[in-house]
Amino acid sequence: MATAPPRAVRGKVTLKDVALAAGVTSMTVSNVLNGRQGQVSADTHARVTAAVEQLGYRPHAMARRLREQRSMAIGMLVLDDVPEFLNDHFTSQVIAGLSNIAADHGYSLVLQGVRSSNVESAGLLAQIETDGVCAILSGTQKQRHRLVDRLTATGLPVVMIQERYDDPTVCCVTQDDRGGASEVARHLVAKGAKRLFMLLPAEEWPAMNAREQGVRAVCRKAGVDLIRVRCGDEGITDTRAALAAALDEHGLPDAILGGNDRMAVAAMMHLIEAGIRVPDQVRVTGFNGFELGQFGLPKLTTVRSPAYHIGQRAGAELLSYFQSGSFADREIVLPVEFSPGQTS
Amino acid sequence: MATAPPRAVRGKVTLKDVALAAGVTSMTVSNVLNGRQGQVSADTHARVTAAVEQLGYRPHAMARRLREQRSMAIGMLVLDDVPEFLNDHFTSQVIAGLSNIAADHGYSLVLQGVRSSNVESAGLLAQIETDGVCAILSGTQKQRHRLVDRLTATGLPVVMIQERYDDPTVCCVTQDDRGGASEVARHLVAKGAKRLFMLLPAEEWPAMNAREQGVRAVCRKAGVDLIRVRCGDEGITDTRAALAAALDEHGLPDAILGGNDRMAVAAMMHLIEAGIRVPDQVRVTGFNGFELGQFGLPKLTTVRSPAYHIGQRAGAELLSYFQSGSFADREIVLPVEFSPGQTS
DNA sequence: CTGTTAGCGCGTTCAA
DNA sequence: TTGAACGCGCTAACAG
Repeated sequence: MATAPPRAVRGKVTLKDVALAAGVTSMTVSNVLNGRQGQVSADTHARVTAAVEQLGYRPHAMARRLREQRSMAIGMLVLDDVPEFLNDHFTSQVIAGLSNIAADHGYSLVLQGVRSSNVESAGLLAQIETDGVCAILSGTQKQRHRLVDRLTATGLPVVMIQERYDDPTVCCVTQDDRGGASEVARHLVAKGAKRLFMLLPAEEWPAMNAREQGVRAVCRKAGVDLIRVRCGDEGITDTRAALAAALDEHGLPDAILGGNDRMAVAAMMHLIEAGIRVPDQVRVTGFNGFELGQFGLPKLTTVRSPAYHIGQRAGAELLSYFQSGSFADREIVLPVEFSPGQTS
Repeated sequence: MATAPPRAVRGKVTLKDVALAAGVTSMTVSNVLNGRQGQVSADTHARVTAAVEQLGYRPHAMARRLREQRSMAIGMLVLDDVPEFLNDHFTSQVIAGLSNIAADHGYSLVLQGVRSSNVESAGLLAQIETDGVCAILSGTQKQRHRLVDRLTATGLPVVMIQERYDDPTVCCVTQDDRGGASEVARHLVAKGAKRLFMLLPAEEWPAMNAREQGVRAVCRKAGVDLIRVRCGDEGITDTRAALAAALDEHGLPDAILGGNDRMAVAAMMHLIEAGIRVPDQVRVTGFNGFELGQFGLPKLTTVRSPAYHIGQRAGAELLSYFQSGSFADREIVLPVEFSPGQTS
């Protein structure tokens, strides 16, 4: 309320302008703004900051970055063939975590969605505009590997989410899908389940494979029967159709494990509409529950993903690389949280 | 399969390097890469592109941007006090649309979440790093206006999402919340409803106000009784508590309009558990349905948001401003889609 | 058709 | 404690 509004003069204010207004050199202004050692006298300091305020000076990021030879930016690449590539809660959470960590350390986040047909023209790959890249990929293994190759070819440090890759400039951050799935399976076995369905998408996918392995290991050890049901695109329609077929062929299992919440909810809908009681006749569990599970009725037994934390960790690893030239850890597995509901 | 892998030499390759390898000047390389008028001979063109390929040259974005005096970047600012600022499907969709439009035109998207305590240190505000900014805000009106002021003070063109603001450098893109809400209300009135509850969050919020007005206008005209129920933070717990209190005080209405899907689903859960039949005894409707509605059982009557399209349009307006110095439209209202389900 | 010159805004290096 | 040159990588303008 005290001074006049520090309105930016239209058409950029440079260091030089500030220097002129303060009666010093641009170098002095730079020193003041960056809090350099060479102590500027309290007097000039005051004059400079006043001028900065009055002129509404904002440093020109491109100039500084060119000079410093660092972009002060992290790239986030999402490979997904559907244009709405932020539909996935997991992806969104990762990005939020990454973005916040970056901002906290003065880095910008450059977000880019990329379709497999698009890869060649992706700005993050075609130009030098970030100091490192974090990527989360979907699609076939071939498509994914093709992108990772393009990524590593840039020479930038790369962090892959929910994927494994063996390369010194690639860091892999995943959640403990296998462990979480095992825990779900053990929970069901402890409840006395002898025959399980596991709902899986048609497409092979590293994290999903890990979940399957976790379940399978427990089943083998416990002598429990495990039937895998391939549910096409994971959508409601495909899942219900696949489940119906499986029920026809194999009869009612003791429990159905959804490879993710979406398939689990679809299964629950199907069972309830078929007049099968959950969890009395069949238990149902999900995976990666975000808000979703809370809307299901009754509440879905699931495993909570540390997606936001994964994003944070990915960012931290990139920052560590920027400082020291190498990742603190090349393979990071974050724990998941088993969340019992009322469906199992 | 033909040539050696074009692997980037570690530690940047500049135009000069390419020029050297091709036996020309850096200027010629620049001309080739940017397809300039001054026709380079087919011969040199070939030599240059070969050198570019072989050395794995990637242009240095910062240098080009400094020279061109344009960031070739669009900023996306999300004001939200919760760190997981991408939890909201609406926001995510807007960002996806914006990001894709930007990429299609060679622009980068710089994403930044900002908390109200944080505003001063936000990179997008403190530096010149983008050519324009798109913002989506939550929180109190005071907080939101404070941010808009900071934004316009940068002198950059600004696009606000789901907000109104009167300033020639500000473009406002909203969806037709009022119209959508009216349609829902008319639908219920046509079904014979005489008494309505409308579920609203405690916090005032422009889009939510528009929905309320849309409903109110229809009710007034039709002589229908409308009772507003304030549901705190829109969460399940608050909503159920508020609804229970309202039912106690006013008895059963003919229909309950959720200000959004979340509150609607919470209401449905409450009714079903209380043994009230939906939609036989009470109809229920939502708003802004994304995937969510599909999981509810039975399917939720709601209004679909054109969020992705809003993002695209916001980007298009910024691009238009970059080209012509002004927005094509300063106030844009995108239509919503009424989506009847089985709950009303 | 190709090379030369100059400068975008900033920060490092040295000299005053 | 402060100032003057120089260059980061790139391109607009003009010269050859």
